Amino acid sequence: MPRPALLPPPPEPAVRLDPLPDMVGYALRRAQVAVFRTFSKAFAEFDVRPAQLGVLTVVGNNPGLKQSEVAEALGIQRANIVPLIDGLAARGLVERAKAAVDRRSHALRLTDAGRELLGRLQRREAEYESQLTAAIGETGRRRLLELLAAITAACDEPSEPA
Amino acid sequence: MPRPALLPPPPEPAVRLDPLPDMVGYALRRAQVAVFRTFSKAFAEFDVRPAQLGVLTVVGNNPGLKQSEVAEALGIQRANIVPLIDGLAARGLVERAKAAVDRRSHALRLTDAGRELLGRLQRREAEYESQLTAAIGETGRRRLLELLAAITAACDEPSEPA
DNA sequence: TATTGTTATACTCTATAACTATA
DNA sequence: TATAGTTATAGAGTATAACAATA
Repeated sequence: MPRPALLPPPPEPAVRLDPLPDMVGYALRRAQVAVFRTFSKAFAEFDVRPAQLGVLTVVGNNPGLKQSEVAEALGIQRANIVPLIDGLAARGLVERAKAAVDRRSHALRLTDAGRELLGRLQRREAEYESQLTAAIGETGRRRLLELLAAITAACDEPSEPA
Repeated sequence: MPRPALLPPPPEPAVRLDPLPDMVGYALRRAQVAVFRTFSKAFAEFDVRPAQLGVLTVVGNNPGLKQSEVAEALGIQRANIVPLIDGLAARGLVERAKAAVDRRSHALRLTDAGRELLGRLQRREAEYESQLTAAIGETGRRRLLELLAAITAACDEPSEPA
């Protein structure tokens, strides 16, 4: 302990991060990691990850959708949604309907168990959002959603400006 | 083409995503994926990923810092920063100083090449941010950074409210 | 020819445990 | 005993290529 006692709390040289905290990409990454961690805690009892909640939500809203349509709606590669749906199907939450007009595709539906779980997830989700609202206010939360949507749309444009 | 001509653009049944677009976690993920993709394009000529820019920035700002200090400042596990610095050192951008007071640790510094590259990266970075500003305005960008920082701080608190 | 689901593969990021050498 | 760097490993997300069945 090279510092004499009685001094105020250690000043901590403080690592200089500039200009990282002023970069949208950096701030987004830090926020996403933090939110995903708390999200995982909030949904730990359900053993459901964010991507799985996304699939359950879209299938619940749009029964009969094809896998590739669900993937596109969520911005996931159609190759990557296969193990995701495998997991949900193995847990009896989602069904790949056998018959279909186009026999290449799978019409997806929630099972009764899937619908029941989705209901509980959405209630928990509402609680989780209100916890975030406690941090930035409902006005701040709405504004954040707007700004994120605008950034996403700008980057996803065919001739993306960024 | 089962649809007669002359009709307005195809209505597209439109997949219902609600309430996903109103969830901060979902909006964050979509925004981060979109921003990282355009970021990668903007920095493609430098072959530098976001995490690498973070390390170069922190080492440039704080020469002599230990690996574990850089990792903590960036929110990276100290085990995961090893290959990151390996890569930067192999390219001659960062040096692990041989000698030190504590011979367990590595004092990190940028090489001349690293400093030169970091300068170019930061100029490109400023351009990139101004492209994002074109999408949401400078006021929107500042507000977005504030909101993201508030969310991050709230989630990272020991007794995180979310 | 094109599309759907699928498999295989690769790379990045994140996380944990355990080792080593120093302290 | 504690810490810094390291190694190994595992899991999730993302991405591309290619194949079989079907259209």
